[in-house]
Amino acid sequence: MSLNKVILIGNVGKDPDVRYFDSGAAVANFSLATSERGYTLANGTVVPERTEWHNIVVRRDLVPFVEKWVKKGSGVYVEGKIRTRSYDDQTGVKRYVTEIHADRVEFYNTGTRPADGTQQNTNAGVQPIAGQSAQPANTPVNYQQPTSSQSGAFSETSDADDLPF
Amino acid sequence: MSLNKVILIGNVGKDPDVRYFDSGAAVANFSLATSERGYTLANGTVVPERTEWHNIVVRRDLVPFVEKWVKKGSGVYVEGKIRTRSYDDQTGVKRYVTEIHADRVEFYNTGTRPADGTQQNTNAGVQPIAGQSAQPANTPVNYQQPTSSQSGAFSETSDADDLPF
Amino acid sequence: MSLNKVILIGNVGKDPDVRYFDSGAAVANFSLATSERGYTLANGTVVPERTEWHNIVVRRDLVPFVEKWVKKGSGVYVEGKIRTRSYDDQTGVKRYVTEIHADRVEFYNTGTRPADGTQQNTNAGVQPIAGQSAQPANTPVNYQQPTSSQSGAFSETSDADDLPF
Amino acid sequence: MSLNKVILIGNVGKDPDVRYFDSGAAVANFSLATSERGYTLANGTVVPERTEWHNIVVRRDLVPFVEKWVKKGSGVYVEGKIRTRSYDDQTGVKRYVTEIHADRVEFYNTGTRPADGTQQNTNAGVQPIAGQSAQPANTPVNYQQPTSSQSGAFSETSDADDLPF
DNA sequence: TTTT
DNA sequence: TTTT
Repeated sequence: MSLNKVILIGNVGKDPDVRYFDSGAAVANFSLATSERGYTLANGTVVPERTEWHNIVVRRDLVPFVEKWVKKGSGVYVEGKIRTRSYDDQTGVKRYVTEIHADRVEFYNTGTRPADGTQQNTNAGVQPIAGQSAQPANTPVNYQQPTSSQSGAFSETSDADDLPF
Repeated sequence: MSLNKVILIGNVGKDPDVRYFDSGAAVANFSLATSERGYTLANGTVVPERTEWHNIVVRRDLVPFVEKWVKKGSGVYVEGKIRTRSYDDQTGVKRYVTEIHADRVEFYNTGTRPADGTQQNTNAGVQPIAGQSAQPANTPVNYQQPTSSQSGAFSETSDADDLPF
Repeated sequence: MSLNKVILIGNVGKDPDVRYFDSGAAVANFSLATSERGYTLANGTVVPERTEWHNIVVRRDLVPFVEKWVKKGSGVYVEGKIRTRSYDDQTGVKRYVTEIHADRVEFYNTGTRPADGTQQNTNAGVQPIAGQSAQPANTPVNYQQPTSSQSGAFSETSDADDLPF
Repeated sequence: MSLNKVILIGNVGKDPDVRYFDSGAAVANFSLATSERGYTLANGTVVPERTEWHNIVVRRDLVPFVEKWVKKGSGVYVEGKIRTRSYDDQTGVKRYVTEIHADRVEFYNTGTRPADGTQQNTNAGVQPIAGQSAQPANTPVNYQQPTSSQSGAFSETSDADDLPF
């Protein structure tokens, strides 16, 4: 009886760190900032804006997408789950890191856009139904998750979407 | 064992319809549009943009907020649940309408802003933690939900049943 | 600037209706009930339990999973988006139906279980990260979505790295 | 442009730690476990069950509810946001802790139940619409969140729910 | 380290 | 009926 669900919309702090392994495994890591507006209380107390940094971890078929499109400053929608892992730092002290293991990453139009002139900035919004991964709007369709449950969404040709109902 | 949760971000189609009753009850209704980008399939098929219209229903303490701030064009974040009700139309035919009963409505900065020059447009983002209702950024804190909408939830009778309180 | 997200946990009303098309497209439909407890207001008014029925629509690679495992009574977790479509009924009257287009369907242990003796009922909980679709716990692994973005989720060993693929 | 949303369903690890301050502030902390089923890969590799522990932080009007009802073993639904804070441990080393700041806590029937014999476990499901916080069914309406950002949520009595539609 |  |  369990649910562990995270939904984030924010901006990427710097270009993702991407690693491919001999085994074929792939991982991308990036930090995502979500911000809460500051405000002033009735009594005059000022509560400043607060930024939260999330460690996003992406694996498998989402990695190439992230590698290609997600950049410092990108406005991104992330769905995934929380995971905390521990490791021993250089001094032998046990450390804990909490990460968001993403099972969906999509572009969100925030007005910001990558410096490269690609068109993801024209996205009208996030399209969760689009599947596990996403591709910038107007991106050549041949960018595609090798076969994801969802990718079908973009790769399918005839089927579902021209169903007679 | 049940969960009925909806999260929407979109734009308001026209000014909300607000009604106050003698009983003190209040209801606001507005339509919210969410859009999916169009895209082109690998085979060249063009799947056009698609807009979905949601009937949002707001009650109780959220109503004054909606009445005051939510306008045609507003970028809004809504959390709530799905509810379908039926009614008989003029011709006696039974009709069904699905609505989203909101328990949270907040401004989302979409670049669009109400024509009145208020400050909700300065919001840096939605702040779900802000509570059941929301108020535009920098709004005097005394704007507050006097009473709430969830309440019903908590006064259960029978089943939960026989809890000693 | 758009988000259209639905998360439901409930019970399936009857065995899904599954259709495969010559085009290769596949669709499964089933109804899902979510319930709210009844309660009594401070003034003594009794608000009875309320059951909401959702029309779930599943496409593509999720269809075989649904066909095989989802049955009347199944406790199910569904993620998707809201979509309303219209059609003309037999009398020529325009009708609207709101459906939840699922991009994730998983078993949830509700104590209810399919009559067939399979083991999905032993699931410890829903595992959204597990992917777009899901498979009952302890199900022979060979049941699997033909390779979805998530499915990888089932193949991991230790952590990120060192993955054998 | 920001969203930081967490939805968890799991079991409480031990009785919450509750503190009230002279200022009137109140905080409750408890750990919540969510579990992923283990599974076996096609190649025979066994991936064991994995339990994730979340640090839940509750404030204001939700505190009395948590203090009274949430116990070790309770099946609980939590909605909130992720927050990471740092502190210096005894040895002067900077540590980070990620917590979930809840703005909604509700009972979920998981079959598990508090040791005290109350019946919250018989709840038919979580009712997110019920509000920012929650209390077991049948609670006298006077149990109420005094007035917090969310709290307002709990004070209404009659209205809305006996609206003529 | 991002954004507004 | 909104927005990009």
